Amino acid sequence: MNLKELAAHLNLSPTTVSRALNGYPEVSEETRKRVDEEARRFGYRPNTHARRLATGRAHAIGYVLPADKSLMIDPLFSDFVAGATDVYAAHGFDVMLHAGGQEEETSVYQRYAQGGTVDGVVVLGPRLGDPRIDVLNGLKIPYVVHGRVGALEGGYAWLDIDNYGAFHRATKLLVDLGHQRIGLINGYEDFNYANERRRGYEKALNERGLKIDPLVMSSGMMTEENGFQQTKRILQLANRPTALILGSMLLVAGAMRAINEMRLVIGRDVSLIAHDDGLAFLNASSLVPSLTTTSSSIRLAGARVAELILGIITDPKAEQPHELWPVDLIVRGSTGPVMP
Amino acid sequence: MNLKELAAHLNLSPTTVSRALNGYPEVSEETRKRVDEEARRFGYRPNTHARRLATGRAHAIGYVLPADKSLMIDPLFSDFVAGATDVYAAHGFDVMLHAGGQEEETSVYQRYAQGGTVDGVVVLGPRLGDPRIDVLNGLKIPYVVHGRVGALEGGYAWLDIDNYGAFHRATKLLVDLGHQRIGLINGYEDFNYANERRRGYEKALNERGLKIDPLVMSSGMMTEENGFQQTKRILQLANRPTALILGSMLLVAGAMRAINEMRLVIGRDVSLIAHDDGLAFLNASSLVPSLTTTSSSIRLAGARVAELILGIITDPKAEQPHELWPVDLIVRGSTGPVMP
DNA sequence: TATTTTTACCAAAGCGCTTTGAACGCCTAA
DNA sequence: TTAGGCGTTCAAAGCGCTTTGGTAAAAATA
Repeated sequence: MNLKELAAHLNLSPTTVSRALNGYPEVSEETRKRVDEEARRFGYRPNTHARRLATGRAHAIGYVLPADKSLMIDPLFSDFVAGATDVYAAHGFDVMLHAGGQEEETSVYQRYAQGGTVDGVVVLGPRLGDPRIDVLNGLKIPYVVHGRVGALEGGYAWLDIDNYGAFHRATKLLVDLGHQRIGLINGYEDFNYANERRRGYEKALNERGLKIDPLVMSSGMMTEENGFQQTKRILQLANRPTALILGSMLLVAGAMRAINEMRLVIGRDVSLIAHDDGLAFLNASSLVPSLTTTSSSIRLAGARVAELILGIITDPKAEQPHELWPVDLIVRGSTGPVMP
Repeated sequence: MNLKELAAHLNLSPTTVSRALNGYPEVSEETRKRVDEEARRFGYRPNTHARRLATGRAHAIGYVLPADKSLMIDPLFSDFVAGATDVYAAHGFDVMLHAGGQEEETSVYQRYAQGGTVDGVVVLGPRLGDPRIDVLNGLKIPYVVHGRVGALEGGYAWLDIDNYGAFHRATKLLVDLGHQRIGLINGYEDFNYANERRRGYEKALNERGLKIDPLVMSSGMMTEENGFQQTKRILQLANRPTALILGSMLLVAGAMRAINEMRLVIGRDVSLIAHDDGLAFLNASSLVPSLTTTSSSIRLAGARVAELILGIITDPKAEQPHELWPVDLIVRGSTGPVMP
């Protein structure tokens, strides 16, 4: 059933029915009620594409996951977009997804933008000096970056968590507990978030007069295996670090495995702090010992990013949003004073 | 730039330009070349919605993740859809995503179908007697189920892996190694895949004349924590099982933690087999000892499901696809003969 | 050379909606 | 009594494409 048929059935013009359904004022209450009822009764739903063509709005937001084959598809992503779904549904927006694949990432944006497929896009996993910013600016399509692109903080809308501050505080906590040699197992540092984290970590070491030693640092994949390998490597160094900071819960399982294998005790022989995105399948507080974390819900971030992009679309002239979320440092059992 | 403008620029009618661009035969080679070139030069992209309205095809497939709040958003999903992306891109299809959220799952399908938003949907995580089948049949929209809905194997298109056979073989392997008491840590058994797995496991036990003991079985969340809890519970039973089968790699990290904590040795004191969906962040072969698994790439399944739904859309009268993929049993270091 | 077929193009209709501009009836103010 | 205003409704245009049903010109056939 389409608008015309519904209108015919109601002895009304398509104009009036359309207006009634879309809440315009120039329809009598009585008519509106009648229209609403019959529309519901027939299960009428306006054709998405007709509406989109007529209004010029796609009522859709595009999400493009990095195509980089060297990286796994991010298991955080589903949580990120899950947070956004309700926001979009409430506004009648759809989510368009393109995950990995052969196609050039930037050309996906072009398809989306120039074909009018989406009204805006969300940029995930920004790198330092990410070329997508320029591409999107050229396309003149609204977008929000989850994270930031290196030092550049203006000129584009973003929501980020305070990765720098989080790892700065985490490192300071360890130093205050007496740790002098602290390892860092980080994500790929051409991702801005990982870069920020390293800088926060280094800053804290500098402030406390501790040396930065590349030997106890690593930058790589957020996998169990890499967590295991790097933990083992670092803890086997001659001058063994007494604490480790990890960029993700995904690394933790591997790290714990390595530590167990070396017959060390977490919280005593080696303190552990990891960043926790709030994923359900890997819970920091239920580990033994429970894990000290820098915590920030990626789900909530997803929801907020959705609100931001909708805001930009609704009012393009409004001030560009820049949100830097503080990150909780939750101290649990995996951190302790250094043993004499 | 739109079709009309491009046509005007070329001194051609929109008709001809449209045909040239879409590869229809009634255009001279020379004209086609000219059109292609200019279209590229101006970066012309046909308006998605206009095309969709005119053709009546949405050129989009809908993916709806279960809204069930008790379940975490599936970290497997991104891999599943990542596999599909290339297939869709090659056919000019988009992916529409709705993940979790407040909205009734079935009502999302209604929106998608009745509004013509998508041409077909993929059903994820089917339960026993899943109501979505009826809803989708009522909506008369093409769909493919990833998995099956209980015993029902006809009347809908599906692609499934042989969960029953996989766990049957895995259990037999353990029995053949001498294990008499084998634990099962399963996913929620109202999901069909988990149900099948339990049945395969029980079948093998029955065949070998071993007792099925609910005490050494569990059905629940696929999380590290649950893996830890259940492993601990089961291995602390008076008559301790000598082997464990796990429904997911996500459970493995927890299981290994529990086993380590109990000072048992994997492959000697307790054999371990887990199902591996091929997720990059949790690699079975790199664990120590390497893990014996039932393996099936969820990414490949995602790609194939994409092909199937496109096939159905292209030719609705073709025979309904039913694909049951065999599952590899990869024997590695975590399984060994039972110790005397 | 006359006729049919083929080739290459075009005008116009239509997809299902929104929106502009106009009309109609009724009420109020002058 | 008439002009203006307001509340409701409608006809028609338009969004940007595809597709149907043509028509000329060129090529093939008789």
